[in-house]
Amino acid sequence: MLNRVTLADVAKKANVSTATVSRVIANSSLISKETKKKVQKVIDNLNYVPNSMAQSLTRNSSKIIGIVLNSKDIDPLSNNFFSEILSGISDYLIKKDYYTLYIHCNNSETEEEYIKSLVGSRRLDGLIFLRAYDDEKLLKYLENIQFPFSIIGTPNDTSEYIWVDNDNTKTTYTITKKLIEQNKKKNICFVGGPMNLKVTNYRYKGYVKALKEKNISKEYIIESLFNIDTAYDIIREYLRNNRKIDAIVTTDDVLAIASIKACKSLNKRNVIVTGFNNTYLKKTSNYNFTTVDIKVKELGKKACELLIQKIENRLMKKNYAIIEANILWEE
Amino acid sequence: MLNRVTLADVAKKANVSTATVSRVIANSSLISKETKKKVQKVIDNLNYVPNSMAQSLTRNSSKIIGIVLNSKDIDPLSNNFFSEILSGISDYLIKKDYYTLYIHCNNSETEEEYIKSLVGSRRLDGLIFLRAYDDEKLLKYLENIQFPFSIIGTPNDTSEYIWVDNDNTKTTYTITKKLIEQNKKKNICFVGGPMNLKVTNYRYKGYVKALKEKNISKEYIIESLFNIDTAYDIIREYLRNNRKIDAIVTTDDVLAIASIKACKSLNKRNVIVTGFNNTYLKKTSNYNFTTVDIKVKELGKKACELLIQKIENRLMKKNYAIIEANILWEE
DNA sequence: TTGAAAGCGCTAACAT
DNA sequence: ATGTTAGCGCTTTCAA
Repeated sequence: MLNRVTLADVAKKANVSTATVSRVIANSSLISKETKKKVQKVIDNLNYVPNSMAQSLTRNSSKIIGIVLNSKDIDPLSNNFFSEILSGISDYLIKKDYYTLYIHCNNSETEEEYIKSLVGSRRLDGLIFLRAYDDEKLLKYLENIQFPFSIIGTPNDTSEYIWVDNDNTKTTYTITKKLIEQNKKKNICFVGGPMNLKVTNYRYKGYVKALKEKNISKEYIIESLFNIDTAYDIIREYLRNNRKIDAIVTTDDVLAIASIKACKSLNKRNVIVTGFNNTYLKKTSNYNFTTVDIKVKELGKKACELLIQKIENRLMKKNYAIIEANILWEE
Repeated sequence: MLNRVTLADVAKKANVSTATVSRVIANSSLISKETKKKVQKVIDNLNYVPNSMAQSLTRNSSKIIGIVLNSKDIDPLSNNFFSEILSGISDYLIKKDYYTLYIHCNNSETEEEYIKSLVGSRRLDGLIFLRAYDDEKLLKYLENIQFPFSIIGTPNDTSEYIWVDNDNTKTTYTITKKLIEQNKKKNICFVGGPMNLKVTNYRYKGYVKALKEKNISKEYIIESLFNIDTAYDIIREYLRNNRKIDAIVTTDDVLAIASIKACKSLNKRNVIVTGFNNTYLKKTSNYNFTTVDIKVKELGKKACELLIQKIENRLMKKNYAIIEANILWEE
């Protein structure tokens, strides 16, 4: 391979010491303008690029951030989220001169060990966990050895870790409230994804809060998988048995689309359906309905920002961030 | 941070030289069983993990492979491809003890320089380019400095570079031929994505080949964006003006779905439509049609395999691989 | 402002 | 089979 130019080569050619060259590439202030210029010229001429491995070794920092994905993040349903967040993260890291290491270990049994050894090997300066990461043991371990990481999602222990999320309860609350106040709906159905997902629960809470506030006691609740056919069947059946329902608040566009289709098939014309996540599915469908832009890129960016502040010891008291979601009202 | 154990610490505690410890972690053969066991015990006790930066420096290899994505790969349409290929690549690399660096530079003007400096910094052992990468200058540069890389897609210069792709022409040929032979179709329309995409052209060629072979002279060709609404409008209009069309071969499921919808709206019942790429969109739709599993994971895996062979100087004469696509026949 | 030199943690050639 | 030692390419302390 070409280009085996080292710092020593530059030093020799420029008639200075290696320390001086090092100072030039580090943009040190204790160096004269002329020397700097002279050395820079040689660097350019020789096409010198510092060996990052040597730098990492002496600086004890790799400038690499690992993004930990679990299989849920990779399934087709999350694709949109997945690629957007990765690109949000990467965009920010590039600007800050960091690199993005993609970490996905198929085998969840070995994942913990894999990450531990990765951290132990000093290959990484920090980690970002996607979604509320469920391996509490690993998080505790990292916290214990004081290895910097941030979480996208709300962790169980919100005070200890660095994390970034939307206020999902608030968003669903706002949507539900509007259905009641402005659209005069009274029989509102909540269609959520699996209840073992935290995010489903947060969104459910917002729905409940709005009902409570407006003294509506009747709750209609459907739990479904994020599969359009399954959702359609469940919702349709439910609607057949609960004819009074006049609005449907869902936790994802795929559920909203299933709901709309179910309503159509039952000839229920005046049911208002709302979605969530502003997905590609919605964009490619012909249906118009209220949905929520959860600002995926922002989530990724902020998670990086806090993490890097932590790494560089600039983190202030506040170790979390709430990203304001944007409700895209329809009608 | 805890765990600052070094190889020297292990050596001291085990009463051996650093070389011996190094041999143990490298699993060298010239070491006795007992010493190995003894040293391993100390390693486990002290929880020693080798410093990868020091290793990289001495071995002159980072064990990191960079995956270069361009914006096309990241847009929502390609999500499925994108996340699948990334996971296919990562799965394979993990097994081979390599790491996956995600490289996406939003700014295409600086991308070339970014990658050059990345390569110059010795941070990477190799690169994988997604889709036929169009920066020929960069590829030439890398080839010139003998930096290992592989391409997913068919490059202009198929003999020089390492690459992996499906035989798209063959697949469309097979599909079109079957429509003619078995389904007795004679007026077959080709609906392709943008013609500036190589893949569109390859697939088009297969369509043409089948027609030629069967002495069908009439070609019907539609070029469309991968947007379901746009495609629908274009296709519907075209079908209205070409009423004889009795089959539609497309280059993507989104075009197939648009075609099916267009046929429905025109009450054309007997038109057979085929898709491509076996996308999430198809899986979540209720339409049944022939599509093609292009074996995305296989593509990623093979690209890694060839690349690593190259890196480790084990590459034989054949520098490319054709991954057999799987046509998922419907009916 | 600059240079000399020690050292980061490891590998590998050479010696035993 | 094991140890000694000279690097790998850089940063940084200390001295000038």
